[in-house]
Amino acid sequence: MTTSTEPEHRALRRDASENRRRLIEAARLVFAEHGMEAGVEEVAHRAGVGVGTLYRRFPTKDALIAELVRTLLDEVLESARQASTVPGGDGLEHFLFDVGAAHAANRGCLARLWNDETTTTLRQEIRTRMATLLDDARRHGRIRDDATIADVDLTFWSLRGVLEASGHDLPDAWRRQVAISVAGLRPSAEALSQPALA
Amino acid sequence: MTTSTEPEHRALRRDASENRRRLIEAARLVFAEHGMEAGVEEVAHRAGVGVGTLYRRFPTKDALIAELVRTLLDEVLESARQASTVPGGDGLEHFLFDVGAAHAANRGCLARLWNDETTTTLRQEIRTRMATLLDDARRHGRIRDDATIADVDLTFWSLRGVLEASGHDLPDAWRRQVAISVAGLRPSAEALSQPALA
DNA sequence: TCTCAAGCGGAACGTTCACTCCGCTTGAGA
DNA sequence: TCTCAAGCGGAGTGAACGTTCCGCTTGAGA
Repeated sequence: MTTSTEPEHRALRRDASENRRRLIEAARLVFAEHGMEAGVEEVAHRAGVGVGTLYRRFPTKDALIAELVRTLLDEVLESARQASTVPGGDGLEHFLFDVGAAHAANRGCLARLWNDETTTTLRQEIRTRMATLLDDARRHGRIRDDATIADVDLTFWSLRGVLEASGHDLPDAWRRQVAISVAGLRPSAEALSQPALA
Repeated sequence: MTTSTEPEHRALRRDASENRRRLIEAARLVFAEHGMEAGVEEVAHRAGVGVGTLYRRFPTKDALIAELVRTLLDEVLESARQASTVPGGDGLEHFLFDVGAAHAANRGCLARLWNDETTTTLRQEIRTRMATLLDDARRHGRIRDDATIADVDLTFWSLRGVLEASGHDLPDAWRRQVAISVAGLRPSAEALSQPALA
């Protein structure tokens, strides 16, 4: 499921690969807490290593963030796969809540999620599966006819805003947001005053 | 409506106050285009002045951003006032679309909107009026009974995410987002799987 | 056990960027 | 018109931060 960024010329020494794992986890926590403007020194310190070690594994701070993005997108893709086994056209709803949970645990790198150049094919695969989930929901009458994949994008983007603004005070705010979006996209909801996006 | 940051010990010279106006407008445009990480030099250049002039009017870059925030909050408050004259319990919906438009024109400073320390009383007044709009909508059966002011916050926050992610390609994405949120909060929408926030 | 490629820490470096300083300019009151 | 407080531009300053470098350490294969 996880594709490593590291070329596989040679396996890492045991301590080195453990440090790599720690660095990624530390980056996830530090960026979630202080945003991506947190310094690399804090990430290294939280991982219990020096900055030199960080830079031995990741050529730039950007590459470290890209690894976080890749990990999150992997999770999203896996959620999409699992959602496609949900019966009754409810896969999309399950998917959106799963994505919300994944976003909440990785709120530090959300700003990079949808314009990262190194994960285009991964994102493409996610979109394909999203389209399938959307079709399934529509066929079962669980979502309005004019809903498009752009509305799923909107839900993702709105999640980012809610997660970055609500902070640690309201850890469940994103759930309510997803629930409102889902309710607004049901066929039973009133007609939308704004047309679907291209 | 607009409260100046400048102490009124002495009126500004005509050219100086014109430059001040230009600086604010330039900051709005530059930050909307490149985000708040854009340099002060670019703001000054766009305004047609040097950085020294910028710093004569605003003690720090932060103070300049705070001025943008204040301006936007002033707009929001004015929208809330106008919305309270809308009949039939539809003031809240009007308000949300107005706020969306104001956010769209000021997307550069949205990250600061809700944790700026210098505008607490202004925000408090907005919240009071939001509560009134919410009550009115509820009395007219235009919004679900369990909706709270926290749901209005969610709509604001989601707007930020949509505006920062959709960029200039999809200038109307925020309208669709507001429409979905409104539809999800109608009494006719299905019951929400997630309870209202505290 | 021995060897050494690989790994490590953290001081030092270079760049970026917010902010200051100062000599020149100018609007406006007398 | 004259004066000068106020305003102006932009080179210069200092701090923060991403990145590099190098001498020391260590896991693992022989």
